Amino acid sequence: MELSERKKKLLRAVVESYIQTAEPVGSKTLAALAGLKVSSATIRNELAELTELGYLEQPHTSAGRIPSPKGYRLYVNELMEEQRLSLEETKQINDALHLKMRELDKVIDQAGRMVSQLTNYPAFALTEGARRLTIKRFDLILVDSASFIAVVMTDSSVVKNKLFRLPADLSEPQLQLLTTLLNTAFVGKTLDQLTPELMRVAEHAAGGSYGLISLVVSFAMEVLDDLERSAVYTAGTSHILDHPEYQDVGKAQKLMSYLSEDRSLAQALALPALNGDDTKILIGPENVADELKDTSVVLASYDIGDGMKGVIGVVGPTRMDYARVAAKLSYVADGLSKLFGQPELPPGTPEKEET
Amino acid sequence: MELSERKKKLLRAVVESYIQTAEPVGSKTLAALAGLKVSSATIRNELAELTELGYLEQPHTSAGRIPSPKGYRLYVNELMEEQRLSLEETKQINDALHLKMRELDKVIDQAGRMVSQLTNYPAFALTEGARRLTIKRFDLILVDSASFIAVVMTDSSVVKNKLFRLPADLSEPQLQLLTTLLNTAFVGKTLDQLTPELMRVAEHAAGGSYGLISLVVSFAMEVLDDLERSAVYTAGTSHILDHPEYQDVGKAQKLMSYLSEDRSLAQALALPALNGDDTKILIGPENVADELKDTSVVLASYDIGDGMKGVIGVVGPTRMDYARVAAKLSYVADGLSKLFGQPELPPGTPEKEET
DNA sequence: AGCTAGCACTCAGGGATGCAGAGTGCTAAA
DNA sequence: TTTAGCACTCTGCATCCCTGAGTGCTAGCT
Repeated sequence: MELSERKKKLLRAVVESYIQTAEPVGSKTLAALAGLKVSSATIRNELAELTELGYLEQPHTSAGRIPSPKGYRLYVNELMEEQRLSLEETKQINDALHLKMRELDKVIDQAGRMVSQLTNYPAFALTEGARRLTIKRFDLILVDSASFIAVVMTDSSVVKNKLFRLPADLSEPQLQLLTTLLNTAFVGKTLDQLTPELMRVAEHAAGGSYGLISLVVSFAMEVLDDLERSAVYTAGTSHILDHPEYQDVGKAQKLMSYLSEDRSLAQALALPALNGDDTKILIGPENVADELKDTSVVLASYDIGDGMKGVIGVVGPTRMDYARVAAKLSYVADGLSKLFGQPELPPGTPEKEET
Repeated sequence: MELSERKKKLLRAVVESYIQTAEPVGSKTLAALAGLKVSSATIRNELAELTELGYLEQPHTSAGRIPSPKGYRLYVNELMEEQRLSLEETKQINDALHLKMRELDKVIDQAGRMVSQLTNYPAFALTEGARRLTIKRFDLILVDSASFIAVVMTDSSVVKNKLFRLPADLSEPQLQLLTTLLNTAFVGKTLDQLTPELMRVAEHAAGGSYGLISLVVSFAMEVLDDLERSAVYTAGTSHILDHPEYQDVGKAQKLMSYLSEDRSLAQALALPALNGDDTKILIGPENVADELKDTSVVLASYDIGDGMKGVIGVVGPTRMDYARVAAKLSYVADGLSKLFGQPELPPGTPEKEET
């Protein structure tokens, strides 16, 4: 059954007022607020019906109404106006994306922080567990006679390095030899192709090199392992204290500690995000995880390349400013997709227009 | 004036009980607790004197006593027994130090997180603003015809990289040329020696290379700038909610947001840590920053090499388990110093004994 | 038929009151 | 110098009451 126009208008007014004030909304307030030219009595009748239908709730008999999850859902689906970001806001996001995003593997983390700062809610960012990666290249750089840095690059263009210090001396030619050896024997192999045998053979070919091959290859294996694992980054968890629904420290602490447990968060949120294409909103009990049953989550997915996706999102009370958050989040997600997919333009070149 | 043995014993019992329970301690409890064979009445007299002398405080007339900052100070200076870490604990710390510490510039951050997890208090780690750094080496690695990765290494052996995508094609020989050019023209220069003129000259020598030189050098400059700045990392701020003194959300929030403002934290804490050699404890009002006036801070400094130092520390209520925290913190700081100073041993080599 | 005014009713929140329990300070005796 | 005893103080908690906000319903109005 469709709701009457007036009911919709009313529901919208309730949601928006409650989002702002966190106080139950009464009929009198609504009479003034929603542009309806009817008395509070009429509104009371309508409210009673909306309550009956499950769109609104009453904390207690003599309080105003607050939206139920079902009410929020209707609001989000039909009533909410998409918010446009101001020029200033888009500029802020663009700048942050381009300035701060340097090392490829830090982008996700940074993006999470940014979103949290932007929305004043806790935020998280996660990547799908990646496909099988391989090492694309090794470089060994001599630092001084007793130490060198190994730089490995994966076929996904992530570069990682580690400093090794040795109990013995090492020369440039030796290092050259090792580098060639590494690059011929281990490039293009996935994690489980890097077997101990292979390492032993290479080690042998290298002659007396203090087990350096194994050292460097183990490092490479760690890197691959790390990157293939799906990673979760959370940021700004302390923002939940900003909201009156978490005045109760116990509640706040529960949510906070849940948010810092990366595993469960990833599990709970990766699934819903994968099928939905654009922004997705999960309201209260729509969340699978018990700990999130009275919070809402806004998700947006972005493309990492290789046909893979990541998810970036925000957690907050059900009384969340969905319009604002969704707008910012999807803008950031878009930005990320572009960042991963588009060439970086040399400075001075004019920015491309939106396609 | 020296306190009598009995008074000291009593003070110590008060501090330790209060640290555990967070409740004011009464004379009766103390009679049972402290091994003194006197009645509660006697203890009351002693407590009254200790209060008069400023070592104890009374929240209200009919409550037990809690230690004043002065009381904690005496406790920390004279009464506290140094706590020894269990074998298990040292092992845990060693493992974490060796496993997790990979990229040099992440060590500090990781150490902070570790300490927070270890102590269940918020922790932070910071480095002195570094001396003037220079670039030691550039590497450009071709990814595909339209993109490459620039790897720069500083003379402090930190390696950073960035992916560049180009609007035009690029060949291996071109990249070689650029690399050589970069390495001859910009290596060994400090940040302010990397002038626009220098870049223009090099750019010219490179011929039509789309301003790539400037791109890479700007990146290098960013890296230098970042590293020379003193950095602050905080971790585990949510732990403050664990403690009853922060049941009041307002208080908790204030402290949390202060802790996430990196600048002020660094300023407030760098100074006291620099002169003290080993562990340093700041109790309540001993802190300079107003926001920390009713918290305590435990600091330990570590050597980064180059004669430079860093500080790692923990923040908590004045009712903090100083003995435990100080022990762990100084163990971690020691570990860090070693990590920065000692050669990494190949696996299989037996660990060196302590010197 | 829908709207509105009016009124009785409900309930949370806040201040006042009273009580129990913990702990003190003091006095007088050992 | 220590101890037992007692009067006193103060918090925390429960109870009570009152106010104000907001409702639901009825009866009259358009």
